[in-house]
Amino acid sequence: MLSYTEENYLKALLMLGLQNEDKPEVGTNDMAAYLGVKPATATDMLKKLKEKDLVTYQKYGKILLTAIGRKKGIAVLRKHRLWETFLYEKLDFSWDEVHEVAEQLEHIQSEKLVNKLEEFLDFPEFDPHGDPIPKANGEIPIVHRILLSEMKENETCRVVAVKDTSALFLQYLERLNVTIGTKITVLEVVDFDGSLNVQIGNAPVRSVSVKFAESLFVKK
Amino acid sequence: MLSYTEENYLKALLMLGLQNEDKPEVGTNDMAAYLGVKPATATDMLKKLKEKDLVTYQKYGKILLTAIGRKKGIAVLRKHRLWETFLYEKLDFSWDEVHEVAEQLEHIQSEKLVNKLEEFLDFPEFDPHGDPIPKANGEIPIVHRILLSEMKENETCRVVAVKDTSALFLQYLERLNVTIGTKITVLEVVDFDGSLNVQIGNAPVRSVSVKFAESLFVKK
DNA sequence: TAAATTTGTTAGGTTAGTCTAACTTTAGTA
DNA sequence: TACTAAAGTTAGACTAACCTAACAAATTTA
Ligand SMILES: [Mn+2]
Ligand SMILES: [Mn+2]
Ligand SMILES: [Mn+2]
Ligand SMILES: [Mn+2]
Repeated sequence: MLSYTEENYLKALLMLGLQNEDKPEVGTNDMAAYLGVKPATATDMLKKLKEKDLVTYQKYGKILLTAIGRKKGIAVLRKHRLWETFLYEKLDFSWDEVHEVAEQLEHIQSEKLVNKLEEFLDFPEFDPHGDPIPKANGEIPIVHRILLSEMKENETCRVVAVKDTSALFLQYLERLNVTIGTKITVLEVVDFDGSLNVQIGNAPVRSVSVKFAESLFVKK
Repeated sequence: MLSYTEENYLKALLMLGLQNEDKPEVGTNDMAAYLGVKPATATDMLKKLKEKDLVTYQKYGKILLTAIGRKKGIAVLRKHRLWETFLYEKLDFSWDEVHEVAEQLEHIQSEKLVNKLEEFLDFPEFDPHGDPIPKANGEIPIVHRILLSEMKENETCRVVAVKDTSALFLQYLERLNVTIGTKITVLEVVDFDGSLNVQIGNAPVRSVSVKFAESLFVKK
């Protein structure tokens, strides 16, 4: 049985690994930063996780989840995203509110609960932020998506997910009427600062920053 | 902010207090037994709860929740019973399965969640075991009910709640087709051992033990 | 390649929650 | 009332998860 804390470390390792595509190795500092603890604390926990065969690593080396560690991490992520979907779909939470509560709910221990929940939600494929929900067998659907910042001039795309899930960004998106599925056309990429002139839905053309464009996942 | 553990102690104190009707005082040993810890541990925690003004007590004296402590305890109980109802009503859990999971869910921290959940469930008054669900304002509806063992010969009643919520008892009730609302007629009280000859619904007359009769709440 | 910077580890300490064993107080019984 | 049994407390110890400060290794950069 894993503790609440151990689960958080495994999920963190998984998430950080998923970010860097082909290189799922992660460093102590990244991990600590992600979890809001000090590097020393992360090192301690790493030793414990290694002892339990949940990660492989050696002093000053990179960290890699073992098959078991990865499986456990995925189970937590699955619960996280299912709960987010529940809160959003059934309890009228807004997409910037779900994360904090799901962060707690993801640790509830009950196979039956998570599977019944999934059924109750009608086997959703994506969470409110557009991220794929891992299946009961541990499979994470691969979604082909790119950042808005990677789009070229005169290309059109649809928003499929948010990379930054901070309340600040999500609330800003709401103000701009951007949700999953919104159509965006890139009219111009400004050389000076990389900002984009875009048309969002049918709204008047406007400019968005690089930071903005690097926080949205889209699909052509 | 209360820890998971502190919440469990407050709920335990509340529950034990509610059991003894007019005397809501509780002893260290009862508390420890209820929570599955040693008396020494309960004493330690008591000091902390006193420090935080959640209980009043002095060495070797009885324990009493303060107004604040009681309120916090009720909030946990409210969440517990709402979650049990959710699991039972929406996710098809059986009434002997809900408790264990609710024991974890009751600690999720989110005012909004509990109130939205209540709304989603259509403001239920009772949990799957027939126990009243505290209101958002902290009020616990008082339900007038007696034990089946207190019934006299030739009286008829309906089951309104279970006192013993162990899986063993609940599964036994299912086998006998007893649920909340089932009609029971006491035909005879056997002097020898206090057992009752009862008719449950339309089933053939059968005998139930004192232990059984003391585990069911009914209403005439 | 040597110095400077970044990254990661170790040592030692804290707090919450638990335990056992020994002790003290209170309550019940003779 | 005195004695015994039950109830409750204290002392000392342990583990998990965290920290700070000092140090060591690896990487970058000049
Ligand atoms: Mn978490
Ligand atoms: Mn999400
Ligand atoms: Mn609990
Ligand atoms: Mn219940």
